Amino acid sequence: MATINDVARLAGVSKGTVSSVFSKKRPISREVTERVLEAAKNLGYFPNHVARSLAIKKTMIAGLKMPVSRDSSMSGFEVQMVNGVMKECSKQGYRVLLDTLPEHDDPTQFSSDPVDGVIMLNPRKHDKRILRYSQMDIPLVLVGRPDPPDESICYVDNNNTELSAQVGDYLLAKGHKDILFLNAGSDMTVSLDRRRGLFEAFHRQSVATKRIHVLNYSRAEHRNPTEYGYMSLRRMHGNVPFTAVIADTDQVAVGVLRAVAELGIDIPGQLSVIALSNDATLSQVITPQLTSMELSAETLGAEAAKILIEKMEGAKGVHQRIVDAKLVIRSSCAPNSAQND
Amino acid sequence: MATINDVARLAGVSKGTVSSVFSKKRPISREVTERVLEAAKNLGYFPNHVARSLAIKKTMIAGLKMPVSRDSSMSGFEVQMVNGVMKECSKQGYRVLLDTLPEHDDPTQFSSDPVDGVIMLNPRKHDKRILRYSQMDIPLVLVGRPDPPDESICYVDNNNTELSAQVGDYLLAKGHKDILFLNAGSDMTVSLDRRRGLFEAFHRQSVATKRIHVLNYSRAEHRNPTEYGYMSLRRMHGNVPFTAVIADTDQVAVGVLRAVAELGIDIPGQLSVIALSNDATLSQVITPQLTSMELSAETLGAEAAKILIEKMEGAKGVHQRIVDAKLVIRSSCAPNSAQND
DNA sequence: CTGAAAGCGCTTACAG
DNA sequence: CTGAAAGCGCTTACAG
Repeated sequence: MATINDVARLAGVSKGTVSSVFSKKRPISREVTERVLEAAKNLGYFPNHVARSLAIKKTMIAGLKMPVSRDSSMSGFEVQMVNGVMKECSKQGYRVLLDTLPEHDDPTQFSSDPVDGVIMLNPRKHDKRILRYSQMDIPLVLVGRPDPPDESICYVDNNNTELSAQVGDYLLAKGHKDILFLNAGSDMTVSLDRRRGLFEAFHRQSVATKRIHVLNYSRAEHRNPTEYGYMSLRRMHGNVPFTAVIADTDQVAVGVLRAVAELGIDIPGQLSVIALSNDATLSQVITPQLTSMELSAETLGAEAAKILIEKMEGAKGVHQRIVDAKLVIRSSCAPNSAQND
Repeated sequence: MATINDVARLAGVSKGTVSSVFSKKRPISREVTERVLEAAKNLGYFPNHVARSLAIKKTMIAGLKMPVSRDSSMSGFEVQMVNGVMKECSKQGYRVLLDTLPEHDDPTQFSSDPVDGVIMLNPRKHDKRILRYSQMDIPLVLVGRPDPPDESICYVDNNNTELSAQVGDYLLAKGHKDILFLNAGSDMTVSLDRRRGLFEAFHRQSVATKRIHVLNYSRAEHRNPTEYGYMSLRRMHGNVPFTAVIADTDQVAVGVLRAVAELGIDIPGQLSVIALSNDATLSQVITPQLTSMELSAETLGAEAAKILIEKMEGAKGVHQRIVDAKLVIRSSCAPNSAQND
């Protein structure tokens, strides 16, 4: 491809001048501008982004690190989150580098990315990458809280503990005390927070927490979230008493509903179901319509992007934003009619 | 951040040597390697991706150009497509630069991206970008066919004409001759191809094509695909005769189903519905389960990525891959019981 | 096995 | 308003 030198030569000017007509960073006379543009057009010249990035030390790209999931696809939550990030970045002129490459432990293989900053989804416990980014001086914001807690790190997260306490209160108010909780993977901070919140609600109302039966998603055991929901319900039904189930996501709820249909159990008559996450179309299309916690994944993504962009543009200080979840009541929960007090 | 020079100085070697221990492109003695690694660790050094890219003229990044959609989010089809691209790229060590930036017409603003090649979703008619990429010598593969046809361009696409002819045959075999076709936007090549296929099926069976009522999605008129389906059905019902509707996507079908429920119309008893695109969970969760054309969006994405990667790695020649759609019969279509022959 | 030097394609003070 | 030159942080023949 033609370079800035080719254009300069053809237009009979210096390459600094060519640079200036494209970047508009210093004024160039009309006639020279035209001569340069003409030459550029004839040569099919376009400025080289990489060279420019090296010179100005800025790429206008935000990295988005997705959790490694070689086999499975993006969850509804992830899709919404990505949408939020994309919209905000796009609005402010940034591009997004999507990344699900599994990470090498070999530090030799770890190269800095061509990004001005990164958003990291679902950091792991004691995530080594966090330190690396700070070493590299690359702005970082997490979606999900750092574990262990660290006040020096930017992140956005839901109010997971409160949110699940709220679900607990809602269910208790309807008379449900025996709960099957199909929680997220045990290695995720959300699953800890949500478990805690639910237990707290039971404590406050003096209901024995042992009546909550908690299961965890496991990549090894379950092919995908829907199967997790399906298998769990089939397996627990009859073995453990429960009048309500809390599903980690809509996808899990879909599996639950399928199992429940096969077993001839009526929802919400005989069993209440609630999902912690609200796929806009899915939860409305399911019969019965699913009562769920709106996590606002898109907002999480957009907020993360906003904070990151501020930092990439030089803002100092750490920002932590909590996005409140909201209970959306539809038709999958009803008062407990059983005699289990 | 520390650079290769800092490391070289601290380790007492040349920067070529440092480069070599990280790239492993030429052998370096054990002791020197260790000394360099130690120095790098102490300085928190990681190779600079941008500088490396400039030197080797390769970024290991594939660009993915999404259609501009400032307000709306990715459709189910797009999500699956992106998943396919991501998986294939990830497998082969490439990252993906997601891009929905609207394009400037000002050529001054158009800079080459830091990518080795690009996948472009839904190219427009006479898309100017296609020429630009060829000028820049950047490998390009389209998802969707170029319009006008161009045998020099790589692309992957569904067999759109045949696919909708197949749908036509299926519906005709069930006795449906009055069709409401909720087609894609009129500016998209798919919508032309699919319309043609449907008409061809009717021709072959000597059924008047004027019994097909075709509507087109329009960004200006409809807030989103679901509303398009909903509004169209409400508006056409009673005004135009039809015993079957073909919905462009599952999202559109969801809108149709909602309207139909409000109108008290039974599916498939009084109306058959079929969708051209198959969202794995959605179509199974909808009641009744949706008969649909599986477009294999993920396969389209993966194939596009494969072709692109071959080209980025120097393969010559143009590749065009057609991914066959497959009719998935569920429960939303039934024989026509009306007396309209 | 290692070093010195040119080069990748831009930007940006510094002079004029 | 324009040019000459140094610099961004790497890689890679070429020598030794």
